[in-house]
Amino acid sequence: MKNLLLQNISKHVSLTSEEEDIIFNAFEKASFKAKTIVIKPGDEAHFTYFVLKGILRSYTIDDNGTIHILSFATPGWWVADMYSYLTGKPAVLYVDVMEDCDVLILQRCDAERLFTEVPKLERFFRILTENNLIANQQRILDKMALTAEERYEKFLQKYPDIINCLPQKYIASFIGVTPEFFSKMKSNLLRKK
Amino acid sequence: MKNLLLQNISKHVSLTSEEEDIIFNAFEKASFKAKTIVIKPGDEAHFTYFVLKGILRSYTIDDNGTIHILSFATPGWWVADMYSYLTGKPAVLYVDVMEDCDVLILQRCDAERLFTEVPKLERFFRILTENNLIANQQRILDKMALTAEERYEKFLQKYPDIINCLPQKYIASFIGVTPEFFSKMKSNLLRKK
DNA sequence: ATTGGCTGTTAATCTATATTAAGAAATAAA
DNA sequence: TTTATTTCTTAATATAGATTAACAGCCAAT
Repeated sequence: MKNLLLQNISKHVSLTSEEEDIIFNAFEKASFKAKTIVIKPGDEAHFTYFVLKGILRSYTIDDNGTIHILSFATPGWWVADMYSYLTGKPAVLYVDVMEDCDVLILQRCDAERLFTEVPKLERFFRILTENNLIANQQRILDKMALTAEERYEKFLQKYPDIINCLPQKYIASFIGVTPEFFSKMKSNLLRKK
Repeated sequence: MKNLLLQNISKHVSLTSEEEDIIFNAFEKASFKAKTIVIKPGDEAHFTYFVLKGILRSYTIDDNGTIHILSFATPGWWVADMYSYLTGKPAVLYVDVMEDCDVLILQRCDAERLFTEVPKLERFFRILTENNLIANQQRILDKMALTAEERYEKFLQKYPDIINCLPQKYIASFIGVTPEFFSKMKSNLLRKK
């Protein structure tokens, strides 16, 4: 029986069952309680998580103490401090747990070993990273070209499922406005319709 | 003698001279005059450029007609409509020529053929995309957490060379402010010091 | 039941940045 | 050189969104 990880990988490359074993064995399993900070700036976070259950988020805290959310990770998604994971330098982000979670952990050094052993996995990560890059480019342009309202509507379309299990101030942080303004904006939207 | 492209690739993977030939032959060469629009939204832009000479930029135009610059590409850099290149769908960006340029063109289908033929090239593009992703993530956070002034100072540090050969309104567009505000901001910075 | 801590709302005020406009300076074209 | 076009600056005004503050609702812990 295929687990979520292999199911996920097989969306982009097809693996033999030996390859599946090799890959799966490179991951370690872990569980964390809600509110656990699993990565913080300065950590040597040379690994990435694949989420099996629960929700995590990655974010920074600026000089005023304001949180800016970079990403949410629900089951089937990856989350890491990409900077630390890819460069081997200390982390720049926080990653914490919003709902009790189970994750699979892949160390960078194991990933690199696997890339040579199973080139199809390197292909998978290339495609994953490519898709991630496109999404991030679009987000940059959206932040420059769209109003908060328009960004919110895009968010609704893109993540309709995640909305109800998420305090709305987190959505505000993700789209880049304060919770107060977000609240006002939402009631404006309701009044309009 | 190695050209700029092979030099660039060899920063991340080492190629035999046969591999170098295979790769180099997959590219087509082209030259464009300044102001040429080489990609526009709707185009089937299933290729990427490697810049040998000159400067290009990628951008969108919003409903008000305002330009938002996503990237500049100088010699040694890549530029494409990543969305069209990677998904095979119509382009969403403009790419145009800021200074007469020579580029090498790689079609997506040739890239995919090469990835199988020369796995090291797939590795190179994986790494390239990874680095690009990190930079884009940081840019998202910078736009949310930093003031325009701070973003400008980061830009100065990151691209000190490109600044003098670039109309400053393009820098304004890249960091996400109007040229008028950018001008004011710059004179404020001077007064401070 | 009561306390305390999150979360969401509303409203007043404030600020960074946008918009509009008009002239100056620089570049390119003729 | 003169003209035209693009770029830069300055200043007045406008606005999207931030800040501050006060309160209400909700849920978990005591």
